[in-house]
Amino acid sequence: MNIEPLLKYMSNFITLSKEEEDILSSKLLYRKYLKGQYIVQHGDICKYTGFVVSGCTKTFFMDSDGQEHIVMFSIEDWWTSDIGSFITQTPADFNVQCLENTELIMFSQEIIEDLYIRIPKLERFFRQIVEKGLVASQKRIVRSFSLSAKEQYLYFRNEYPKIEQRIPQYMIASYLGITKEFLSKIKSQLILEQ
Amino acid sequence: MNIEPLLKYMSNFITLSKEEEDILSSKLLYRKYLKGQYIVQHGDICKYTGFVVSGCTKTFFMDSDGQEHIVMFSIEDWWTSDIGSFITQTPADFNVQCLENTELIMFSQEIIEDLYIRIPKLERFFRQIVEKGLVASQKRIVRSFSLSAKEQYLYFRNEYPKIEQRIPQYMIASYLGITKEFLSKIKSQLILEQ
DNA sequence: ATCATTTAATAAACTACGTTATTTTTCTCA
DNA sequence: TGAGAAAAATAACGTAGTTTATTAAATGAT
Repeated sequence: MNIEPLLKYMSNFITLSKEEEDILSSKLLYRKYLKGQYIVQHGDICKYTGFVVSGCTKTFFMDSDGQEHIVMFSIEDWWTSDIGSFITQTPADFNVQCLENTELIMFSQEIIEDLYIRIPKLERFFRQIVEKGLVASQKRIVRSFSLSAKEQYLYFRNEYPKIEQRIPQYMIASYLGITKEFLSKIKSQLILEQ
Repeated sequence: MNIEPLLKYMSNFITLSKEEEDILSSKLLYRKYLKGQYIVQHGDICKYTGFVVSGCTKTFFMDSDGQEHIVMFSIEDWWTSDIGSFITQTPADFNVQCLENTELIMFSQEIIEDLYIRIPKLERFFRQIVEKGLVASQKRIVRSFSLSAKEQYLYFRNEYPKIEQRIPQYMIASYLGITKEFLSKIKSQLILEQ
């Protein structure tokens, strides 16, 4: 169980003593998933939130027409879960599935509440993480308001070059909220332009 | 200065002692704004986050074509600010303007940091508030992915009937991400349907 | 290497929503 | 209460993105 990546990540936000690190480490779960496996399934109550040590996941939902919509990809140093379900302990709207073999460090809901008491600094840590998430989510809404599909694709490509290479194009189209056919058209336009 | 509405709201999340309430109350700012006044202006660093005691605000930005896009309305018992700017202390993307005369209880960025130390429970309170905000923001993204303009309007009307009555229709169109002409068309369709 | 399956490209017809322009209704405040 | 301004309705035309169908390329198991 290698929790170093998490501790390093956390050190950007708070400073933990050796004892605190030990308490934390004793409470965490380390899990490996294979490509294709589900971490969360729609309708379940999401008991864990995971920090990605390696691999890649997609978070998605099915609309009423049976169409899949990807709301987020998670790679190394990101979080993965249905955060809404995790926070409120209500059935998940989303599925989380591994796009590669994936290793996660997992916080369970029960344990996190206990950890907040034993290590109050964690409350601060998670507040800051959630703040970052909220800001990112708002910026995504702004983009969907003000950018064309082509502009959104260029933004994505620029912002997450590493993700683009690891993921099939039709999933990127789904993340952008457009059809794979139209993304294909955008790409051929971009090639003509330069 | 009437901070009762805030204390009542907070009691849904945490329990404060009388002394804690007094500390809090001594650190808050109470401000009244007139209809039309700006609380935050694009480019400013947002020093305050406000709890709405009465009135109504819109949070919006201008896109590169000079078009206004409303990202949120805030009424009684909601928060109003450019939360991204407030959290990161970077220039605001958004403007916040009063649509009615509005009374706010305001937390300044400096004071909130100090309050987290003096009243650690506040860290929990704001974590929970931000969590709620994140969940709501994600759900909005899901809606924009999976619902047509008409469906989004029906959702809005159903979810925020009080807001719809207080706000001109063209602003609701802006919030929904469609033109006022198209919202008008949707409404006349809905009338024909029943 | 080879065949099967998945993914990507292309293109024509279609639709949800935008644009522009005009008219009608509602608000505001003297 | 009435005139001017703001907001809403309506309608013709335009466009970004979808649908459906077909073909081509890439990937992966044997």
